[in-house]
Formats: sequence, structure tokens, C-alpha cells
Amino acid sequence: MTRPPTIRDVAERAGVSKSLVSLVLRGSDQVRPEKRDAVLRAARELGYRPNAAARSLSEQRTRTVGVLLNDLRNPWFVDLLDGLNSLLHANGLRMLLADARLNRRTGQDPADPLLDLRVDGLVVVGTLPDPAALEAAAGRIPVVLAGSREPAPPGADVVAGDDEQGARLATEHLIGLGHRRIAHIAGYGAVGGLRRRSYEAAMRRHGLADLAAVEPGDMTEEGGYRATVRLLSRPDRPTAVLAVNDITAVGVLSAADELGLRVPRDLSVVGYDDTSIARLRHVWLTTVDNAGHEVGRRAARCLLDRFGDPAAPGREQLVTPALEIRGTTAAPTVTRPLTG
Amino acid sequence: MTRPPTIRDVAERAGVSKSLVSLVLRGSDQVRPEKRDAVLRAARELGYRPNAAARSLSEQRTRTVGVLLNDLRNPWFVDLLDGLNSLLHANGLRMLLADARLNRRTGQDPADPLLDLRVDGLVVVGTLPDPAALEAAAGRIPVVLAGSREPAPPGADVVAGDDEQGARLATEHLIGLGHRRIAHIAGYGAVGGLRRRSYEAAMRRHGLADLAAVEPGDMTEEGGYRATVRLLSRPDRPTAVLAVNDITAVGVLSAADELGLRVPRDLSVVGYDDTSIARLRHVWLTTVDNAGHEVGRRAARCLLDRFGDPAAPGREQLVTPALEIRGTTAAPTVTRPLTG
DNA sequence: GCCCCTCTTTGGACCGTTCCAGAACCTGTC
DNA sequence: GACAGGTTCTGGAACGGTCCAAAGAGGGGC
Repeated sequence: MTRPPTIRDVAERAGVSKSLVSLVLRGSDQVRPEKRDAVLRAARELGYRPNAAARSLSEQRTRTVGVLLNDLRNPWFVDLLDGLNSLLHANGLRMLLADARLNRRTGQDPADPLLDLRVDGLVVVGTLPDPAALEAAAGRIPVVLAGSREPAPPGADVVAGDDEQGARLATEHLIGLGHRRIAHIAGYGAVGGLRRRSYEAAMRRHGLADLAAVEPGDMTEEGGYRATVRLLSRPDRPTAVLAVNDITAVGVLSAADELGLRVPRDLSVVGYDDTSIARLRHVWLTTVDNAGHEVGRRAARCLLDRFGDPAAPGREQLVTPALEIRGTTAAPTVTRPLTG
Repeated sequence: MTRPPTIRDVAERAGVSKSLVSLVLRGSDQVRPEKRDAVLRAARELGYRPNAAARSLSEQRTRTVGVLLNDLRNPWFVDLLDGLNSLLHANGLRMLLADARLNRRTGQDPADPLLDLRVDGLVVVGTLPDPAALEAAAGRIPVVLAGSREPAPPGADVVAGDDEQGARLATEHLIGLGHRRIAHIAGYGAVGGLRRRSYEAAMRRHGLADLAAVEPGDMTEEGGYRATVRLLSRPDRPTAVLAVNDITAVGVLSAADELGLRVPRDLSVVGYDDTSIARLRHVWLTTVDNAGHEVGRRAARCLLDRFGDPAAPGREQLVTPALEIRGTTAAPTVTRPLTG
């Protein structure tokens, strides 16, 4: 009922000035121990909590970093957040999450609430909101795009997994197992393009360009399912499929199941992202681990660096992914087709 | 580089006082149209954004509701957030997410950052953080526990799915299909207890008390797997399993798979929560839809009501769940055991 | 006892808003 | 043309902190 205590209430109870309370609470060592104790005791007794709004108004900074997520339903970013948070937290910064999809309702820019709160920095995870609005933001505060490779506004940093390397690892894993007809179910956006082109390049490098087959998908399970049905109904059907992401790969598994193909005996499947779904025993998908934690850590690093030097030019950092071999890939048992 | 424009900059450019700018921006109709236009134009030209910290300091409210999530990795709450947001947003409130697990690092209470920001209300989604801290918060601001049935601090509201009804629906679905040996893999917490007891009650009501079997689990896939291995190695093994949640049910599927049992022919499986995993074609799990969206809407409703009447006693609201029948349940094909 | 110096402590300005009392300006009436 | 009453507009005081210049306290040297 009664209003929360302020720094003045604490000062009064401790018998000192509000300035001294402020000093103590900010950990100054220019304070006599007895006074410090008196202040801390008073604060404890009153249940004092600093008012973040007042503090940031006065300090001209919020010690808060806004994180814009494109879709909470797609949990691949959880590791990334974890890495991000660990470093930010160690530097006394808090993280504020906003779901771009939820906030889109308004028709306004999804970053608006965060910008109104005057966050000190912005991390955009995954696909971009309105690039124009982001560019405006990048002029005022540090902006980092994490986990995607969209074109960045000038002055923004980009940290992401190395999609080219990851797709190459996956493709060469399949080639190394002896597969030659390896199909790819593609996605959209910068990530989709990079993974597809890297797959194509790897096939070409191993003299398999003619056997490459790209089927478009929409990065959903349903899309993976449908693309697989199309792929497997071809006369020269593939013995392995590289999907643009895990969820698409799960669609591939469903289709294979339905068409009576056993995985990995009749069909090898590789996903991408190493989401929790891939780790389910029931799925146990071979996939590419995007090193989300490390991406998050580096994104935080970028932000921290940029607080120090706001004018530094935007950089792009790629984190090396790792192949995670599980149960959906094996050597092909089908006899080598004549055309191979 | 230059500092963001303030309301005074706008006032100067529009040739009016800052108070008038404030009036215009808050949509007062006590302003002459020409002045209003001048102010709006000036604001647009300067790229003015209101400073949320200053506003909330002055207004003594933040128009922000804090949402405390227990674990972003467990995405069952996404629908809930969606429902929550829709109503809050319509009432001019924004949502701030905090992950309790991420913030726990500090050893402090995970709600601290939200409370420092002086959120106007708090929604705790899922299992509780430190109950003591929550109780302190409930004294100052409206608190709603959403999606779980933990004991609430006095003055807090609780909105959740009706676990008893859901578990009964699921159990009776299995009984209706002809199953008699129905096992339950239990979980922990209030939710775990309610679902288990409701399962037991339903079995009893149908004269199947002797055939009831409860195996403890830990609400993870691994736990579901292990519990199933134990269950299926019994001489009188069940023909159906009701799992405490979807993720546990996926563990059941894995174990069945590994032991050579076909689902649903040899074993029926029901999950709980209707998470996105249950909807994967490759899983296609029969489960209980917890009506997350509706739970979220009602939680928002509670909060809004409580802004109006802070002293109202805490209420508990239950939302009726619905059975979602998919591919993992069917009539038992095994002959009825003699003891049945 | 006085002066200087360092270590503590304090009052007051400021951050960018809202809110409120009252000023200024209309308009119509007598 | 003064006045009442309404509509518009304004200055200044909050809000709860931080920051800074300067005041006060204490100690040492002469």
C-alpha cells in the first residue's frame, strides 16, 4: 500500500545525506565503514530497491541490452541467448527480450518498445525486422545481428555461424560415407542461400555436380515432408538428403517413414542447427551444431567493444560449426546406380 | 552522435511550451488543431521518441508487465504468451520477458531485474522462483501465476489448465479404447501431483485401481525413456501409457521403438500439453491441449482487473483442456490378460 | 594556535517527463 | 466595455536517482 522507499528514506533512517547513500550503494570506498554499515542496514530494514527508471534517467544509460527475437516458437536461439547472457551479465548488463512476431501486431516496428526504453544496445537474433528502422537505431546505439547473415545496416556488427563451412561439412560427411545422389532441401533468406550454394559447391568439388538436386522448402516440417515426397518419387532418387534445418529434416524423416524407407539404411538425413528436437532419442538426427553459445558470447563481446568505441566500423564474425553425427546417417546400402 | 531530441527540443521547434507538447503527444483534445499539427510535425522532423524512463518516473508507472519464464527451452508457454500479449497490448501495456534460469546465475532472485524496473505487474509462467521473494512482490504489485498450480502467495491470482480434467480425459480416452492396463509416468511439482492423482481417480472410478501403475519420471525425455523400460520389462506390462507431459511421452516412444513395440498397435501413448513436438508428423502424439492461449488471456484479464482493484483477494481460475487425438492411441490388439 | 592537506560528507543542479495551478485568450452577455 | 465562463496554453514543481563543487572534519607540521 505504502509507496516503496526511496534513497531519501534510507538516508533519513541512517542519519546521513542522500548523496552518501548513493555513494554507498554504488560501492564507493571513500566512505567510513560505520556509515557504510548504517546505510546498508537502513536499506535492508526498509527493503529498499533502487528505481531503475530514475537511475537510467540520471545516468543517461540503462545498463540494459534489448534482444529482438523473431519467433519464440523456433527455439534454436536458446543457446545463443545463454551465451549472450553470460557475458552481458558478467559486465553488469541485463537482457530484455522482445518477440518481434508478437509485437508486430501494432503495425509499428517491433524494436520500438526497446528503443523507447533507451536500451544501451540491441541484439537482433535471426531474421531482420524492418531494415529501415534498424538502420535508424544503428545510428544511435550499438546494434549486433546474431545468428543470421542478413545484410547489416552500416555500423552494425554481424556474428553468425559459418553456414558455408557447416553445409560443406555435412555434404562431405555424406560423400565420405559413400553417397553420391545427395539432395538438398533448401530454405529462404541469407542463411538458406548460403547453405544451398555451399552444398552445390561441395558437390561440384567432388565431381557430383550432375547428381546435385535442390528442392525448395519453407523451413517447416510440412515443407520438408512435401519436398521429400517429390524427391523420392523421382526415378533417380537420392540416397541422402541434406535439409536446410532440423525441422525440415524431421519432415524428411516423416516422409521416409510413410514411404516405407528406413533411415539410415535406405536414406541418410542430415539437419542443421542441432536443436533440441535433433537430440530427441526418437529423432536422433545427424546435424550441424551451429555453436549458438559461442555466437552469443561473441555478439556480447561485439556489443561491449562497441560501447568502448562507438565509431568502429561494422564487422562480420563467423563461428566455426561442428558436425554432430547421430543416428540418421550411414553408408548407402543401395547398389550404385549406373549413371553414378 | 548528438543526443536524442527531448520534448523541449520539440517545443522549441514548434514554438510552444513543453507542456503543450506533452499534451499533444498524450492525445489531449484540448489543443487547437494548428498547434497540434505544428507539434506533431516538429516531433516527426526531429525523430523524437519519448523517453520511457522519464515518463515512468513521472507517471509512477511503467505500463509494463514483467513475465518470468522458468525455462525458454521448454516451449509449451509460447501460446500462453501469445494470449497474454494480445490482451495486454490492447490495453497499452508492454511485456518484458525474463528467463528465470538465465538470471539465476547471480544467486539473486530472478524477478529482481523486473522489480527494479518497477513493472506494474508480474506474470510468473510455470514453476515458481523463490516463493518468499514472490510474496514480497505480491504485496506491492499484482502477481499472477499462469500455467502452473503452485501454492500462490496471498493476494496473487492463479490461472492454469485444469489438470485434473485433462488427465481424466486422457485416461478415459484410453479406457474407452478398451485399455485396462494403463500406466502413468508421473512428474513432480503441483502439476505432476494433480495429473497423477486424477489418473488414479479415473482408474479407480472404472474399477481399474488394481491395474494402475505409476512410474516416477523427471519430465524429461530421458526420464520417460527409462520409466518405460522399467514398465515394459514387467511381466504384466501395460498396453497404454499416459505420460505427464509431451516430452516424457517422446521418451516413451523411443523406448517402445527400441524394444520392438509398434505404436499404437502394441502400445498406446498419450502426452500432455500439445507442444509443437506433439504436432510433428514424425511424432503425431495424442495429447491434452492445455488451452495455453486462453490461459494467457485470462491471466492478462486478472492483471487488468487487479489494476482496478488491487485489494481483491486472490482467485484461482481453471481453463478446460481438450483432448487432441492423433496417431499414438488405438484400441489394444493384445488379448485381454486373465487377471483383467 | 594556525595553516594546509586529505579524507568524508553534503547540498543542489540535472536527467526528461507528467501534472497542476493559474495565466492568457476568446466569446458572448448585459 | 466590463465581466463571466470556457477553452488553450504555460511555468514550475514533482518523480528518484547521479554527479559535482564545495563544505566540514581531522591530522600533522611549524
